Amino acid sequence: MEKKISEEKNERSLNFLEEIIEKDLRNNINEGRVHTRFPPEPNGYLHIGHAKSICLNFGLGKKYNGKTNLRFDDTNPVKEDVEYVDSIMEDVRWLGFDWEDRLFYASDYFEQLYKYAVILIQKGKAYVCDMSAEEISETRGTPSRPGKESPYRTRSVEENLDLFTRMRAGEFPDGSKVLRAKINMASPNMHMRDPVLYRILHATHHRTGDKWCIYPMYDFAHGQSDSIERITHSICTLEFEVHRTLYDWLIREIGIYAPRQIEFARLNLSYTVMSKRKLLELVQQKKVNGWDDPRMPTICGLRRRGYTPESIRTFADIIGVAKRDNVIDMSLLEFCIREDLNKRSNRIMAILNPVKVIIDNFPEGRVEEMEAVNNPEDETKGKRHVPFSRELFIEREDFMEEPPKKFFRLFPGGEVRLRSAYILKCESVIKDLQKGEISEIHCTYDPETRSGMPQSNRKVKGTLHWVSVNHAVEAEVRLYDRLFSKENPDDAEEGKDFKDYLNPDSLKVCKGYLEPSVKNALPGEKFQFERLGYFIVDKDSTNDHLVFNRTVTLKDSWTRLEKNQ
RNA sequence: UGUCCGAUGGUGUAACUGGCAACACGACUGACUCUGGAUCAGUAGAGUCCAGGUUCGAACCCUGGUCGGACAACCA
Repeated sequence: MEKKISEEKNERSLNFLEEIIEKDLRNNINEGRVHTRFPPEPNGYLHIGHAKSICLNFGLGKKYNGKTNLRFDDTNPVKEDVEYVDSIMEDVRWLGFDWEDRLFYASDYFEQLYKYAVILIQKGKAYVCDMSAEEISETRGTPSRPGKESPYRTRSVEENLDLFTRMRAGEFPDGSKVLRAKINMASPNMHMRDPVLYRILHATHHRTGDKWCIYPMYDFAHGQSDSIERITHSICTLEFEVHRTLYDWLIREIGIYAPRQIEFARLNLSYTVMSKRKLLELVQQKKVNGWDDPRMPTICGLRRRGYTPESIRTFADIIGVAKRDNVIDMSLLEFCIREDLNKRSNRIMAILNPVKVIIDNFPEGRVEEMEAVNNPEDETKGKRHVPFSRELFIEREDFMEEPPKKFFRLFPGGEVRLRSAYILKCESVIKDLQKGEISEIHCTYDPETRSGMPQSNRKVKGTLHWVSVNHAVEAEVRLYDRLFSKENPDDAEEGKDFKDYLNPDSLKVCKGYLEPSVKNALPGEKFQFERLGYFIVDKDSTNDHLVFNRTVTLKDSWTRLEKNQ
């Protein structure tokens, strides 16, 4: 009994969407049905903000034993493309969600939508307007000043019907006429000031081809599409809150099923931008290398960066949902991927900034195979062999001639553990006077301290990773960091814009020396480079030119300590 | 000088719907460690935008402010 109580306490409390849904369920609003949808426009790539929405919609569907549709809101042929349709489906699937046989397109409903428009005209609730876009805009008024009624507002039902039919038939050029709802030009809600319902667009649609030359506006398609699909809960972002009045009006006037729209605050992430327009700008101006550049917050970018679907789902779960504006710390996303990869990725050793160590008392030409644990978090991942020889690379940062306090790494006279190998002592240093840097570190090793041997338990402060010089596999390593150096790049100073805050160090390419076990690693494979971070084999990688992307560094309490000193 | 929405540690989300503010990330200690990782233990940090009111009792309810956001595309 006590246990049950504590279990109940541990249960996560409901978010406001779940609360609304459960209330509707209790009141038997939709005969117990829960049906959601994810409705992207195929005009760009999905990003982490969409991932939040996808997880929300599909998650809710699953939680309440309901269904979730994938519907493309493809009402604007000039901006949309099958390229985006394909990438969106790939991304949703990759995230781990399944719309089963419920793949829909707003364009599937064009005929039905047209009939709805005719109903409105017949009821005297819509009219054909001949004003230009500029005139319509000028007469709309401002949020605090009412608009002016269109001179075409009083056309007869017959004339409107005739004109609308001819619009569809292609008798009029683009922009010459629109169909407008007849609501209220003085409404305090701008969206109720006779909004445009249909426009003439002689454009080829990616699905309907040239069948139509009039296309419904989003506002005339979205709500009705939800209605047609009998969506119970239309979950969308905050900016559509003001549109809800219009959707409700349309649905009431047409006389069809009314879904319930609920708005939530979109995701914002620190050190990046999330608007499609801005992401497109980065791509077009080649500030990044395409939509799937690993620095992009796009799903395909994150995938290429090495993020897992699980980590993104965890992230979506952990950030919660509410209606207030929010900026999530990038460090939370990083936490999610570290947590996931720590448990699942195998470890290897790689040196990214090498300095040579020569072990003077290790026989020349001798090679020992060291046994290394693949993943200390998961014994089932087994072990591998790593060749050890007289000449090794270690990281240049792991050696200091004059070490500060608490420096646990190598320094003259000091000892360190070489991971999965021997204890090493630094005897002397050879410097390249021209370059002013160390060229060789001469050491001795203690043969009794090989990992696993009785003497190997000797306490040494630090452990270094290493790679045998003669066995090292070279690779291109792309070190990624946050795309922007400003926490909120959108918040630009006078005369600047978000691009002025791009982090110049967001990508550094270096040559890495890796242990030979990764020689045949395939694109998509993930590893932890011990003490450095998590890395994924990039799609650019080939057999004779390995390429790795750094997903995220390991948590590093040393550089933090160093900074604070 | 419009309409709508929102306001809880640095960040995000909770608070069993009115019962002395919790969880996660982050930060900081320390233990442990053949990854300065992981793990474990712990600390600091908000008195809930402000002012009134209702109530035995308010983060939750009411009133009035303040601040922030959204809305004026033949975009979605």
